[in-house]
Amino acid sequence: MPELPEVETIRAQLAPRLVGRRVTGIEIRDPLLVEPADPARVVSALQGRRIEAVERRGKYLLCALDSGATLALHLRMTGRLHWRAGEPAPGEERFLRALVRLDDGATVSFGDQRRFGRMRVVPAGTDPAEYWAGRLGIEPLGDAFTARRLAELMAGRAAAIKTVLLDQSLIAGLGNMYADEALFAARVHPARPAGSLSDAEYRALHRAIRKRLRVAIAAGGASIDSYRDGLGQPGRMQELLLVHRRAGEPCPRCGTIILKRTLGQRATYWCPRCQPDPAGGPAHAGTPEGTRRDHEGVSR
DNA sequence: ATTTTCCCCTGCCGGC
DNA sequence: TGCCGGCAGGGGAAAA
Repeated sequence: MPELPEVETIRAQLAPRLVGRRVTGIEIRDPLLVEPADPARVVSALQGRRIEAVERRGKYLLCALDSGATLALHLRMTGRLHWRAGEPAPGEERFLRALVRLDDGATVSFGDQRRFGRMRVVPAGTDPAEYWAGRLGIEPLGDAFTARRLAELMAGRAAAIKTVLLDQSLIAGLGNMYADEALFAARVHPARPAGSLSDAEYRALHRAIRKRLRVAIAAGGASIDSYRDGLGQPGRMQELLLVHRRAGEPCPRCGTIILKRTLGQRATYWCPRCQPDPAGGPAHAGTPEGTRRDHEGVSR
């Protein structure tokens, strides 16, 4: 699923191809895609406009227009953006929701199998991310995100650290996959109360978050399910994942079998030896209950 | 104020 | 072969 590294990969590919181009046409094929539900408004806001910048905030992609307005997109679960030098071949895009045409003959398609993705036009003079999301947290790769800041954000929270890492109003851009990866790299059990880590653990987690995100960006994102980059190509990060979607496989660090459980409505993967649960009972292999159905370790 | 639960969507996959 | 339940998870709203 597109998280920060996947959106950043797409942004980096689209920016040089879109900036300076003018929109010559836009087709909204799925009214559900636009918010508020008024496709005509999106069309009129885009038609004839020149794209001045393509940026990212959290998991949002932001296209600044010469009108001062911004086209904001969120891919959610299965959204894809695909730039092509020309028109997509008939039938090439199976779940096409929208198509944008540019003045150099290129097109950008928005495909989305599950129709959770959204786009909206943010009026001039408004912070696009704030306008849409209400409040977005700190950029985990920005300079302002320090270990101390992370500790402050987590302070006093009793909810599981994994769940809190997914809260976009605190840190913007982490999703289920990279939360698992960062916690493993930092050797922190995902169910630990968010405010209960030691200073050393917050430092390790801070480092791990940035490291895993950077590795993922360098690898062009993770094509676990339907993710493709801005040119339709799969990423390589799925091969570099440490624990996520690897239940039943050996831990890359110690060889212990990786476990899976549901935490906060989300599948969660961890190594019971590298990430011991201080509060929770037997973190050893052979835990009597709750692990019986955790044997689907088929990925790749 | 924080935390938890439910819901939105649809393709895919394993089981029967 | 085909139907069916379960699963995937970002995010927002509602409930606790």
